[in-house]
Amino acid sequence: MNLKELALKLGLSPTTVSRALNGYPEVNEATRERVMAAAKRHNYRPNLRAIRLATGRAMAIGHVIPVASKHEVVNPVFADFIAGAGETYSRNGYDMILSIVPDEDEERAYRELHARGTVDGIIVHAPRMNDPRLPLLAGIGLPFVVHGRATGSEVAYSWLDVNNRRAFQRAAEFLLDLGHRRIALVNGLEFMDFAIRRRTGYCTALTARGIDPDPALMSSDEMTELRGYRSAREMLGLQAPPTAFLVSSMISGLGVRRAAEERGLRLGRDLSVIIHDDELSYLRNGEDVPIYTATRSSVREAGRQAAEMLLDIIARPETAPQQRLLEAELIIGQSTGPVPSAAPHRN
Amino acid sequence: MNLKELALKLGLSPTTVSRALNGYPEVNEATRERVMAAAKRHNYRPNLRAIRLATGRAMAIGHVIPVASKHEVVNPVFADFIAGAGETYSRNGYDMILSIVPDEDEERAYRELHARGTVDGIIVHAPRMNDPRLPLLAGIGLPFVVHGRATGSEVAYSWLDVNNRRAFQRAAEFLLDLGHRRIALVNGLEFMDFAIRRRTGYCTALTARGIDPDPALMSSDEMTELRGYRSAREMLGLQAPPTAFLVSSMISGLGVRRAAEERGLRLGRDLSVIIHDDELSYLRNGEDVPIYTATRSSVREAGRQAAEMLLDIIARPETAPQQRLLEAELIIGQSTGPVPSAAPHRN
DNA sequence: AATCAAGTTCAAACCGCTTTGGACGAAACA
DNA sequence: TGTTTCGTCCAAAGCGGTTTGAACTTGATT
Repeated sequence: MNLKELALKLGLSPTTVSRALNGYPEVNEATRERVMAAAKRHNYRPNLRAIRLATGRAMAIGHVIPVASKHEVVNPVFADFIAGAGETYSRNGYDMILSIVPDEDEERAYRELHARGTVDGIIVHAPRMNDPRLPLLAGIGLPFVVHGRATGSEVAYSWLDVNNRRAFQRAAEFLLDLGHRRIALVNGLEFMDFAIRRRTGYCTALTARGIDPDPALMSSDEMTELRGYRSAREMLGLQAPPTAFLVSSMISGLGVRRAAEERGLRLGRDLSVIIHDDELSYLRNGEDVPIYTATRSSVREAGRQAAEMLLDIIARPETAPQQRLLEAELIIGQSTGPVPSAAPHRN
Repeated sequence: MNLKELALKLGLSPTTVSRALNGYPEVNEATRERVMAAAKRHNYRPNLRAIRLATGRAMAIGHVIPVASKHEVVNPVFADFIAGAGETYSRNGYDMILSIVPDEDEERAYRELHARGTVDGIIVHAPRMNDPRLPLLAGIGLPFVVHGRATGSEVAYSWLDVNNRRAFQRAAEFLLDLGHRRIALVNGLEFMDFAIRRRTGYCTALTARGIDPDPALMSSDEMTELRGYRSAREMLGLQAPPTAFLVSSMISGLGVRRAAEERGLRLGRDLSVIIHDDELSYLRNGEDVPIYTATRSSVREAGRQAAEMLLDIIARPETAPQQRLLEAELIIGQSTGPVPSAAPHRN
């Protein structure tokens, strides 16, 4: 059942039927209702392919997910971010198209997506410092919103980010207030923008209390359980081990806990750990009582909001770039406590 | 730069240019090369929207991800499965479109996708027993491949699955061989097909050794860290606690470990744990030495193969449904060991 | 009664490709 | 020499919608 057939059945022209269904004013209310009813009755669904060609709009948003050939980790926050964004798209009649492309083809992927008219806009994931994708996208004129920011970019662009610096600064201060002095940072890869900001926040807090950040207590690696474990094990083996950890993800945090428990250290008593909690749906940080003390910010909500921002930009292309900075909450769980005194009560 | 303009520049008709680029035989090799060269030089990219309308093919595959309103967990294996499938699509010029839809709208989503011509085929995720989606899809005539199987479905359909029953049977036998008699099962939600099969395998192995499966040692819940922890804690608190666990996912397994360590039990010595390892990229089960003994099967590889199967079905619609059963390996890690004797060397 | 404006409706062009059904010339065949 | 057969190429008709420009009523205005 297509438009022409429907029009024929109604004794109207395709023009009028199209207008009736799309809510144009120049059509009699009586006929509009007649058309609507017939459309419903015959279960008419306009062909999206035709609409796309006729209007020149793709009614689709692209998410390009680079998969590094070397360290081929699929960022686990994608799943939840995308779930959030997807809700927004569905509600607005947009499709979400996902491009999985090998790292080195990413630029070509963006160009293709635009040239072939597959998408109306793009969400840029996992921005790096001086990310080359931003000038590229600005250059080809494809609307985009960055999830995160890209330090060093000279062009203005739209982004939505968590205040990573502030979150980690507050978390470090919280640990300092508990008396910790040797605080380790188990960070993500530091060519990623968010990781840089977190380190900055961490360093700022330490420095403000007159503590020099110790390179031996800072690691930067993929945020997997295994890497978290390795980093923590190594640091706990130092002659002067840290009494607290600041960890960039829940998953790394699980690894840190494994390393701690391997040494017989109990979290919250012998060792304090604060993680960043993206509120991934399959990694809830406890239900009533949080397992970990954490800086918390829902990546799913970020997905929803980023998608809304992008759709708004597409609808009103002339407006200035938009920015939104989400604050992470600091939630207190069972994994932190005052620094253990140098085992006085054991003597 | 579109086809007409390119044709004009070449002094050819659009017909010939189109044919030259698409490899049709009725075009002189010399002119074909001329066309190819010009296309490259002018950086011509055929408009996908037009191709789609003209050919009636969407050049896109849909993945519908139901998001339950109640327990809104985004299955973490999606990310890796989709990464695998996406590679296949890219290589074949297909787009992947993701629909995030609330549980109750799933049927409508499928119908819409088909009626509006958004996709050429669908991958069905997370099949349940007697899954109503299979007859639905078969009915509307949209090609599909199921990731998993749906016990109880009377129609023939294409699927790709891991031999879950066999994997868990072997894992249980392995534990039995180590002398374990009280083996617990921490399973996924048992309206999911894979969970049913895993339980069957587990029960089969026990029964074959004359052991009656004990309902107190079987739990079925979402596969999150927290649920794994809860289940394990409860079971370890029984008057006759299990000496081994069979766990349906790595994430639940992390929870089980937490519960074990909370009781001071060391994995592989005091308590044996076998997990199922989907080889999620951010949850590597160790690098050289596996942390957990596990039944292992790459969900990413499953994604690749399922996508290939679907594209093949779309290309040759007349052929019979295809099936592929992947075997999981049983890999031996550090989390299993012989059943501890009833603490004889402590007396 | 002639003119005008508003309210409805429609025919036809268009989006950018694919594909059908020739057209045309050259080579092969009778 | 006339007829086939290839080998190449093209005009035009789709695909299924949207959108422009015009036409036709009807009632109000002069």
